[in-house]
Amino acid sequence: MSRTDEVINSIKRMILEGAFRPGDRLPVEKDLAESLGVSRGSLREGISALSILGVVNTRQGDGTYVTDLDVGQLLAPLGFVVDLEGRGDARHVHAVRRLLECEAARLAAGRITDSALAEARALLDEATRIMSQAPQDHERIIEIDIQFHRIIAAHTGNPVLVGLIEAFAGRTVRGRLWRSLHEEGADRRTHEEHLAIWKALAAHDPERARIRMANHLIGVEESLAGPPS
Amino acid sequence: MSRTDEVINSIKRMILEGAFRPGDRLPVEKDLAESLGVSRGSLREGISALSILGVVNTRQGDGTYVTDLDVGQLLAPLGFVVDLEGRGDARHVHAVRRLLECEAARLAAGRITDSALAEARALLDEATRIMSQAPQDHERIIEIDIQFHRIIAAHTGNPVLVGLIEAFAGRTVRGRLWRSLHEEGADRRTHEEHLAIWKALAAHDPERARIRMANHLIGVEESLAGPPS
DNA sequence: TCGGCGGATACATCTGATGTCTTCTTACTC
DNA sequence: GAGTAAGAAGACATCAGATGTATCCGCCGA
Repeated sequence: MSRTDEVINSIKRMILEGAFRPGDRLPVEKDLAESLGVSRGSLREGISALSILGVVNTRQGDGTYVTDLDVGQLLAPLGFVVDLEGRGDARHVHAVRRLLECEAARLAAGRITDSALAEARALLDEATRIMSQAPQDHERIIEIDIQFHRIIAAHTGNPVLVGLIEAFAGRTVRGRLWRSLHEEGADRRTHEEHLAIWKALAAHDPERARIRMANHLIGVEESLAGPPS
Repeated sequence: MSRTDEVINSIKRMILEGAFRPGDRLPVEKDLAESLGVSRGSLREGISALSILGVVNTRQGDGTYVTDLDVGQLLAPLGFVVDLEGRGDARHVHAVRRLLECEAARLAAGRITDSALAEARALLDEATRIMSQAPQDHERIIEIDIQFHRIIAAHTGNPVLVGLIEAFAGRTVRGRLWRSLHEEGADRRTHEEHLAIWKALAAHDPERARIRMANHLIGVEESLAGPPS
């Protein structure tokens, strides 16, 4: 195992064992390198990797800190995997996304708050307005779509699920998806499906919310796969 | 954005755009550093991070190669997140694991091959033998458990799902889980649940397989949470 | 034809120096 | 006495060069 790997595993282990807690500041490079028995260069390679993974966060002139180890942040590197896998055939990625989001809808139906429902409703109403205008702000429509799904995920009560959904239905994926289905009526159909999901959530009906979400995502997948034969 | 981040994003982009393909060898450090306008040290920090993420693979004396970008390998860093999240309250992690594995069982029921069924059966038979012996080889029981679930995942036909399951139900999680539930009859009950799953798979009955798997994992979760109140 | 031996190449690691940013202290001004 | 700005100190960022070590490959002899 390389020195760099040793650095990474040592720091990971120390975090897992509680030697470093979220928000803690790591020893300065010189000291940490010395205590691990490696040069500053090797230490920096390890720190760099941990920084990419979202485990630590370095600030020039200040120091290196353990992040709050938020699941969403730690799952962010997944985005690259999703992008990579979704380059050609995105079916597998979308199958997983559908699984995750359907469960999210089911869970959210039982826990979503009135204020979150109102917030989601406001988004959908804004989409209604935009679609009645002549030059449609498509980017804003995409943004509303992301926000709507994000509100649902946020009310599942499961942060791990939230992180995964964010990675699997994040900006890159969604953007590419939407731009690829500029077909006639896609915006309007999607909007109506969102309304159906909202109604199920407002009724706090888990099974109905799950089915509405499944129907919505299957529609998206079919648009992606091409016109039905 | 730091030089290191630039290096990482540049290489990621080149891979996404197809400039580097799986198995390709990257230019030597000196040349690549020069073409990206950074020093060798900064380049190495970036390469190191990509190596941790499973995107590239460096071999001393030879060169740096793009990996085959296998989903399982790219999802491996997730293991740390799962470990971290599962330290205290593992409920959320297990809820996601249950979701993933239930879907895997459902999918596998329709696609699993006879040889895979035979392989799974052989594992279960071995477990039967072990449990009838006096000094039970508990480690082997754990190993069989992992293999059994892995066979199911492998026959979903969805590599992304396989990778996620591997991360969420991998060695570390399972090991800790099993060692924590040394309660009376846990081995035997788990074994019988495995048999029920196997029967549903052999019957190629998706819904039954899903339910059997759900039942199995709920049992595991309850053992973990402590005796039912 | 086969096998061992170097040489060339490439990554691994270390060391030291310099640049740049943040923070804290300190002194000055009002 | 309070507020502010300059400066000093500390810490990461980056670079450059040198040395160590593993791998590959061609050469040469048996």
